[in-house]
Amino acid sequence: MPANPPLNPLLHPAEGLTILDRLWYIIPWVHTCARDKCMATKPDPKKSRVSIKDIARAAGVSHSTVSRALRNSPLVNPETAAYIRQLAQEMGYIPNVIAQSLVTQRTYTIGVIVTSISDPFIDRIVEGIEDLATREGYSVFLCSSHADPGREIAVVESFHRRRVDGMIVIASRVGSLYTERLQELQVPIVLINNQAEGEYIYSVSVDDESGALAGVQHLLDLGHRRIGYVGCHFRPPSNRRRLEGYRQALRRAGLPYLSDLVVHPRTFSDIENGRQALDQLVAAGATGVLCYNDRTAIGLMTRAREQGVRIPDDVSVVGFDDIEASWYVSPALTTLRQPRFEMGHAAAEMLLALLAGEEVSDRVFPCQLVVRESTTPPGDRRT
Amino acid sequence: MPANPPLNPLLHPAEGLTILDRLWYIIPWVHTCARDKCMATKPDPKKSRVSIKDIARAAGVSHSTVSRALRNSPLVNPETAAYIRQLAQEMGYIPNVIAQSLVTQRTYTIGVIVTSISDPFIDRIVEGIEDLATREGYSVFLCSSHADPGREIAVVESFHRRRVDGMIVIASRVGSLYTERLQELQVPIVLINNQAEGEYIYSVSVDDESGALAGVQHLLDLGHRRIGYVGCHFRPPSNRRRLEGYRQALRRAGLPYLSDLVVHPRTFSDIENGRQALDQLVAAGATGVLCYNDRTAIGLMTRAREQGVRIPDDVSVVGFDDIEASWYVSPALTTLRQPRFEMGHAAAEMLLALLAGEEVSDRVFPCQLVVRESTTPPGDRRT
DNA sequence: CTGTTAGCGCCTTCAC
DNA sequence: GTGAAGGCGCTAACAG
Repeated sequence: MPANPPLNPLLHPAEGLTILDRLWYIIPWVHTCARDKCMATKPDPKKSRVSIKDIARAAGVSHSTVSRALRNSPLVNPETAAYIRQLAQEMGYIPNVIAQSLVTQRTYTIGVIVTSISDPFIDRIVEGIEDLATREGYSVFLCSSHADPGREIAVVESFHRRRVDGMIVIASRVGSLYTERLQELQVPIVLINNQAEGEYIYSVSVDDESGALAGVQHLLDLGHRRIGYVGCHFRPPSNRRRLEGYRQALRRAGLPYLSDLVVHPRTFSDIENGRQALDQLVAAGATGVLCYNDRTAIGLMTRAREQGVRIPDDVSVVGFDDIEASWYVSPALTTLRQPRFEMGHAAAEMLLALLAGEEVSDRVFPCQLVVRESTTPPGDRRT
Repeated sequence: MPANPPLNPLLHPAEGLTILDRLWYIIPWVHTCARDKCMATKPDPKKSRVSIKDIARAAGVSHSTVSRALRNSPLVNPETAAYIRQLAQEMGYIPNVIAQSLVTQRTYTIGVIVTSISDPFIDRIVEGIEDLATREGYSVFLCSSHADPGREIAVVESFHRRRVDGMIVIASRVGSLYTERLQELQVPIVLINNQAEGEYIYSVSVDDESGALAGVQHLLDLGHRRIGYVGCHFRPPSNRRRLEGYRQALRRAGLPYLSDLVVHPRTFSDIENGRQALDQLVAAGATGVLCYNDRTAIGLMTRAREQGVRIPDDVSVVGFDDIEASWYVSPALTTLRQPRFEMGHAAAEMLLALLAGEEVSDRVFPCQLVVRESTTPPGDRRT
């Protein structure tokens, strides 16, 4: 990691006349003459992609001059530079990033590893990463691990072969084990919501504990006294922290921790877990429930509908994440919002800072209580 | 596009002992001695990444022999090959795909352009693409265009600079205009659910018309006679086809086409469009509605809830797409399922076939009616 | 079977 | 200001 990072050529392409280039789809014939010229200059039919050398030949200069001109080097005559740039433009030259990468040793790519792209929680994070990365001239490789640690490290190696400048792993199953290997990898890795045990240096996460605490506090404020928690057994660290927030809230309120009110279904589907939790919680007399995440809450709600348990009249429900669906299910879900897009942004920011040789420190985002329709004061139906 | 494509080195890495390698996170010290050896051989502290030459030096052979051995060429003595592979393994050699790409002129990457990653419709398609691509040793670049044609072509160029082997564009806004440029680009592009006017050669799409027809037919079968349609003005081609399916169904049933029953709200949010459509449709006396997509239907349902319009008692609703949320909203949504994962798969398959120099033809997928709770026979409340 | 020689397309000293 | 030369890491003829 160089202390003084080079300019990203993808951000500062400097070919000139790019506005025209962007309009090819409106006036596709603008380049016709230029293409003919190119063909005349270089009649090889197989390899018609124009390189820096072709331009050099056409311009009657050396390829190094072309190289310089194209990257706006001050060490070249402004006039020849302009001519070269125009020529490049006309000939339809498109720089070969592969070749650039080989010599500069930077690819301006980052690898992003997710458990699943179609997870409504993750997609916004990816969007945040992609947004910042693109803006900074980086491209992102996306690969899913399907929550399999073996896959995860296989992907890391695959990214490594591609010489990505850095990686971001969402909900990593390997997590802190990267630390040991990091120096060997020589590639910075930032973790978002790490789901493996242990601490990891570069990470972005959400404040699970105070989030859960705020959720339970909300139920307490409404007057609930028998509050349940539906956990997630396959995301141990965040589940532990959310459970801790739950306990903390009860403790503060002087309420006992009742194990009947805490359930950890064993399926690997959030929705199914929610569905399975309902009956036990109702039996235990819960009037309010904090769920590990929105999908769990939604699953619980679908089951409630089938069972004739009314939400929120019979039991109030609080989710976690604030996925899009949470506000258009019926009743709309009260939840703890994770600023996912911002978290993606932050992770990308941290990675780029790392690449620029800067010091970085972990970021923990607070979550925000969003009150909707799924929570009300407890009814007196139970008597 | 070579007629006889080379083997993908990412799929056939052939370093041997990969099982051990995959276990580094369990026993991270296994490579220690090898690393020491490497260090001893090449004490340069800055550039400690081992290359093919380092291995050659360590093994006492030429780098081309190493290259051959590493790619399982039969032109090398099995014993030395084994030795070299082991050495590579021990020294922690990781092939440089960038360098490989430069010489082979293939990057084994594909670029995927989406309108938005967090669109629940799109994410499954991306998943399908990624699944097949990964399996075939390709990596995927993901970039979003935010439905902006200018962005879309900018991304195409950016991918072009990176020398992706091919691209897939979901819901393209440029569409058939690629055709003209395609020969210049020299990179195959496959379109999924093209949303620009005009025909395009390589495309994967869903049969909008018969889908919509089936949806309306379902309502007709239930006994509905006043059936509305909520369209989408910013996806003209598919909207036109779905509308055509709607008309077709009415025509077959001998029902007139009533413009009061067809509404195209002008916002750019599916959900908001659904919300805005409700009042007019109710005023027009619709008892059943086909919506452009599930989010539109869900928006319409949220508005109905607010207005006291009961679904499905007062009006039956049919969506399109079958996004995850459609089955856990209340009432669960009757919809036309698009096989999104398979469509992503098909697009990737088509692209790889193109890269292998094979002939391909368009694919159109049928959609499947999924009946849930949002549709029932019309009540007689209206009298 | 193996080593030598050329590049792939580009950037970068180093001379002129 | 500009060109010549070397090299990034690897593959692919071509000779031995």
